[in-house]
Amino acid sequence: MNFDPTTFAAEWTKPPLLGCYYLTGPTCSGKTPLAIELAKRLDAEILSLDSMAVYRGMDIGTAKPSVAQQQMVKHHLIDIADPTDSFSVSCYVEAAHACAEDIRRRGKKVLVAGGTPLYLKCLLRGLFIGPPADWEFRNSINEDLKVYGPEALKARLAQVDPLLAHRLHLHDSRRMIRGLEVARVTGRPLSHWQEQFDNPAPRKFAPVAVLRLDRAWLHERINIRVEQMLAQGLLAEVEQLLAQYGDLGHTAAQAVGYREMLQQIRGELLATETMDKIKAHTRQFARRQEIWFRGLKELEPLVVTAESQVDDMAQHLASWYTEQMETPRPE
RNA sequence: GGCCAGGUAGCUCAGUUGGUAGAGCAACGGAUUGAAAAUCCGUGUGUCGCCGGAUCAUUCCCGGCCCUGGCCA
Repeated sequence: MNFDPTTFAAEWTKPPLLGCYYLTGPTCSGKTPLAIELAKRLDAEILSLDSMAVYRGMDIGTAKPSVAQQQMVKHHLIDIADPTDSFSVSCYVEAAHACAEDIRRRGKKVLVAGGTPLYLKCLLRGLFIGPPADWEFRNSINEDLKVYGPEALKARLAQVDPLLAHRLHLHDSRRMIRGLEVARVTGRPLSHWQEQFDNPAPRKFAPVAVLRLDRAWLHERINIRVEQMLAQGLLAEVEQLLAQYGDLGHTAAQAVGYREMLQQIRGELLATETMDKIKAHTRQFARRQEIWFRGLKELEPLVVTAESQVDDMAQHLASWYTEQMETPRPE
């Protein structure tokens, strides 16, 4: 490919998505109903921030907003891909920017709501839109890894991107391979491209609230929701997807709930074990989400308890967002 | 009631021929920029059922008790 370093940064870098309201929180924290109430008050449409709700047909396991909910407020970036497609952060970020522009053109506000932390960070801080995944290259490096071991992979990365090689753990082969991929195509180390995404945007351009729940209570909510998903027919949904698409793509197939159901169908998991596995993996996902949220200093926590009412929270947040956007802060 | 087997981490269990204990899973902490609901790294959180005895020393040996499962009445 032709690579021109002078235009590269401009073309392959997406700036932060500013001028939107943001709402996030761990899975099962009650984002969906709150976002709907908020959107009504803010005259906004909802831009879904969810790596799995993008897939058509994956409804129950992703706790996608219902048809009725989507009729109350217009939702975007839901059902935009087939489960056989391989979606990615950059697909998402590109789509989100285009979508936000479209919503604004129609005179509406944008409420970005959902719980995929990597996507959130890339909207808030900008994204290096690097070269697309080259699976042939990745597979060949993986073959080398099996033969020569992780030290050789790390040494190879260190030659083109010493900084990244130093940062990554010896066994973090995925990121090492991506580092090689980027350096190969762009001629510059991935660590070079990533430097510019560490700074939070000023809050008045992108106020973001994060729901915070007591962990034990969150676990109870997760257990209840997973039981409901199974009762609502998650297994039948997965069987339907298999009948329709043959198999799921590697991205969709790793969604919690779907992965375990696929294992059960293949006979790798006993039906009696499936529910507990889904619960555990959902808890672990929630923990990793909260670790991301702790690290993103621009997030404003909103504590949610069993007594919290959606209307009150929506009222409170709506005025908070407006206040943040209207009051310039000297920082 | 009698005879067996067992009671060790949140769960399933291993173990110490006596020197106060470990695996898997779970949990918790962290990393994270084209797979991210993924992937990678780190951490043992414990009256070894209870009471007594022998011993320099016991979770381990001895006695009693409690609990669980099985078999026999």
